[in-house]
Amino acid sequence: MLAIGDHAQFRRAPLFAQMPGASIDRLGSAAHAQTFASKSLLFDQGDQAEFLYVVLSGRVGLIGRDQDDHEMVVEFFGPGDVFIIAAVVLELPLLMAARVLDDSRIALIPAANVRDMLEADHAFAKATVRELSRHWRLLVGQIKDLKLRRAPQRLAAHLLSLPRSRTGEIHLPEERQLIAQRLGMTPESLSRAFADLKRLGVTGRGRQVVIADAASLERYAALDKSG
Amino acid sequence: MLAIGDHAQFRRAPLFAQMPGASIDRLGSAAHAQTFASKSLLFDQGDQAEFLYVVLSGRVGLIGRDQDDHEMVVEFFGPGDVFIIAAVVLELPLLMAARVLDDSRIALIPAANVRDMLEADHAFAKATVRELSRHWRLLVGQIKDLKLRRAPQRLAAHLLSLPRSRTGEIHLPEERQLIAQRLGMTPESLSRAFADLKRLGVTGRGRQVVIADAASLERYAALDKSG
DNA sequence: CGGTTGTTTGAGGACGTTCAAGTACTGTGG
DNA sequence: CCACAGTACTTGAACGTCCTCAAACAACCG
Repeated sequence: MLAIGDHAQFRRAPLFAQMPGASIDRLGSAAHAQTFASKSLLFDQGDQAEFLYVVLSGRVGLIGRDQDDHEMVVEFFGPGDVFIIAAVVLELPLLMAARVLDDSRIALIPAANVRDMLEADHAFAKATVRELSRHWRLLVGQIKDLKLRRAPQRLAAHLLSLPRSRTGEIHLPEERQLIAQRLGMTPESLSRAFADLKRLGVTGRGRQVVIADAASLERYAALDKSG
Repeated sequence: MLAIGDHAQFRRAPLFAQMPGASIDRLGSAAHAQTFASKSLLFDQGDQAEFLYVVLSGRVGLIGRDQDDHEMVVEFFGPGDVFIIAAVVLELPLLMAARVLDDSRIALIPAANVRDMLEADHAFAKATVRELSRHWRLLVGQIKDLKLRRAPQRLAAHLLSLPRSRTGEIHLPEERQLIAQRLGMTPESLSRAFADLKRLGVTGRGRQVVIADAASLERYAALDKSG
């Protein structure tokens, strides 16, 4: 069951943006919300997808692991984000594990209910198409990044993708080491990448970062007009 | 218009696998097929998505380009594959260009028809969800690859993903330099990666490759059980 | 054939990793 | 509120992987 406070967050998920309230509530009534401590594992690579997850508050990362337990972050999710639709739809084993990064409240919708909804509810199917499409583009962007940009450029692009105040202040939503994993580099390389960007006006420490000259950062990160 | 011979190929696309014939034909009647010469550009990065593309025969690659015209392949498509659904659905500029790699016959469905179908036809929406889900997993696999495996391991994994005869013979569907772009390395590095894999029983030249010992290749490529 | 394109090989160097140490933060209990 | 432990972050040195550049070689096509 979703608690009173959960409903508002649940309905706010972009996935549901263009869905009628009745459809959302039908999914919501099948869901139950739970609070997870930071660092807990929601599921592991290779597991069957039992639920569709909706982040109500906090932060979660999808992580891939190699045979020697090196972990890399594929993507971060925050409030309103829905994840592992693909595995739920296809009933296939999960390609990644999910780790809770901050104490988080998360709604779990049983996979069977999601698949039933998809069968029965055209609005939900359309919403899912849009959600998967948005995701597809994020992943493609990341692949282009990994193949075409070097480490400091990836960092620059990543910083520019975060919300910042008029004065250029950014609050990094994750620890630097996790950002390193997301960007496909080691924490040491990230540290050196930050050092590189100092000459382009990127300063700050810990999770606080200031971008003094966004224009020159953009020029530096430049992949192309459609990066 | 689709020519007589095109129809059979068109209907065979996995995207349409679980769709009623009437729905497929409705899309087909909006489509027109065209033959493209190898190396022609179907569209460019940054363009608006005007069509949904269905490969009837031949081969196409989606490519990302950086500011200095370095090109990398994000994914290959062959007969039955459908591409750039995401940009068509979201009406956003394309993140990549598409280059025809062999002389190819391709069906083009106007984007507006696709969006209309998505609105009106639940079966098509469901099929699109499945297609995007499959794609999503391919891209995630590639990201894990790029972040967790080194060049020769990526090649090993790629070779294992290709269809091979009982005797271990593989016909590479693309030139080696294109495979290099897909795997995120230079042609030189691919060549050296092939040289590395010789000790694991990978031989052959040009597009013909023989895998003598698939088991040891798998061990070498190993990411994890769910790679 | 001869030109063009694709692939391999070698040498050198850049980028990023690893390993190791040191510094700065964070949170907890006294 | 401070001391401390634990964790995160930075820095340095050495190394490895992969890239660049250059040239030779092989395959393909007209």
